[in-house]
Amino acid sequence: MATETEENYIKAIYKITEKNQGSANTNAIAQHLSTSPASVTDMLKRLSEKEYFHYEKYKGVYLTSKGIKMATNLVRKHRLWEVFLVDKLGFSWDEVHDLAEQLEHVDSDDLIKKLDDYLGNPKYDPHGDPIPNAEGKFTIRNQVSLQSLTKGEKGVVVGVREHDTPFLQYLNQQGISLGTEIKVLNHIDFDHSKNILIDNSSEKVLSQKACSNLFVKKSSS
Amino acid sequence: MATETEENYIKAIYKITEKNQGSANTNAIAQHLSTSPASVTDMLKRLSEKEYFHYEKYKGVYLTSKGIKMATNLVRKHRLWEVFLVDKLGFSWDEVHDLAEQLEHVDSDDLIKKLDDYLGNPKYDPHGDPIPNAEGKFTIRNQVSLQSLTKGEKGVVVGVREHDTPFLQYLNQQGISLGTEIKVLNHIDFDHSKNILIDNSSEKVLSQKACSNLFVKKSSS
DNA sequence: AAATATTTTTAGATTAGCTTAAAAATATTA
DNA sequence: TAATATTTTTAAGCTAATCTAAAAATATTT
Repeated sequence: MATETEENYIKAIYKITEKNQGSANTNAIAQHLSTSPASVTDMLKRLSEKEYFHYEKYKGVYLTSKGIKMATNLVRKHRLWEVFLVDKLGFSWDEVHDLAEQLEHVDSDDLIKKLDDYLGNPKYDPHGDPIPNAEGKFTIRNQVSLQSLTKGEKGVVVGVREHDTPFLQYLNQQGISLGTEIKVLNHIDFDHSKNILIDNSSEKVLSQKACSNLFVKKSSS
Repeated sequence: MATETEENYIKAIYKITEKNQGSANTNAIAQHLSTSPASVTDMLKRLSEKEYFHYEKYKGVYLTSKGIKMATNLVRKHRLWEVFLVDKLGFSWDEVHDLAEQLEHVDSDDLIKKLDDYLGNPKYDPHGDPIPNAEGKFTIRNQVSLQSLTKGEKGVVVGVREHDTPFLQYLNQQGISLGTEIKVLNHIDFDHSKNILIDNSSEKVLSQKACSNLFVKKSSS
């Protein structure tokens, strides 16, 4: 069994390589884990012997299939716990990350299987992120950034790109959550903000940044 | 925040002092935690500075109120998670101990509060052990060992003294669980075993050892 | 290509928690 | 009480994970 620290390294490498065309460098890992680059080098040397990833000095690392399997399993556990916390315990979507970060390290395949069934085998977590299945496969979905919708077009919110707490809380305030229907009333060229209609009732203005962080499923307009 | 190891030491000391008139010695702690007496001495020296217990060389330790608070909170968390695993996820009472042992270290008062509410503020865990409230208070119950029932007397199973897996699985086989009604048909003097009637339907023989490990609430016979 | 900046690694130390072996203290028995 | 047994502590050392400071390698700029 891997230690919690080891699991966190693998997950960090996975997250970074997701964005970074397949490889993660020392500094990025250090930043992601709030530790020093020296510690990371140290850890990479020791961990690479366990075959979770390939490591070449000064060249960064990339995960092996063993490492990917471990990482997706952690993602799976994290997201299932998030569903539990929101759907069953009544937490809000902006409160669950740190808790899931702890819970994901609990080690029991049986537990995860039972939890998954109990939650109704959800395919997406409370932020709209896909939950990989036991084999590590993600369910892909038809989605676009809200930014790409033009005047008159409509969509249903299905996810958020970044899910830092302030952004989620801002969405709460605006009355936007998963399932919210958004119609683009107007696009302001000047600053790329948008005038939108939320659930056919209230008008709001969303900045370019907010729009680019919202994923929607286009619906017929 | 205390580390997981620290929490395990405090809990071990608590469990031992519960049986051992208020103090725990080095060997007992070592055995309880499957570690060496030398490690325990080492740890006691370091931990006693954090005021969880009083430690005097060669004299063993006893918990301070700060330590007792921490221990009962761990017991609370452990037992609430056990209720969750059995009531919600469908685990059997003989499968939940090790999992709860992991889950009890998850750190969040808010989580425990919400979990408690979600479970309906249970007062007892799946083994019939009382769940301390947030202030560390246990709900006491009228109970006696099955051993003390005499011929003709009846009782309802409300708990088990030891809950090692083999014993619980044995009870499963015998069709005995919390809530089972037991009537003593006969007491065999020779080996102190008992002839019992389970839920008014099936007759069984229970050894002295089994009887002494079962708690019942006496009912009118 | 040389100079500068950035990134990564090495070196040397620290802390928590553990180990074994030996020494010291306490408890038990003859 | 002396001898023996048990318990506890000390001593020395290990591993995982971290740190800072310095050195080495790589990347960027002039």
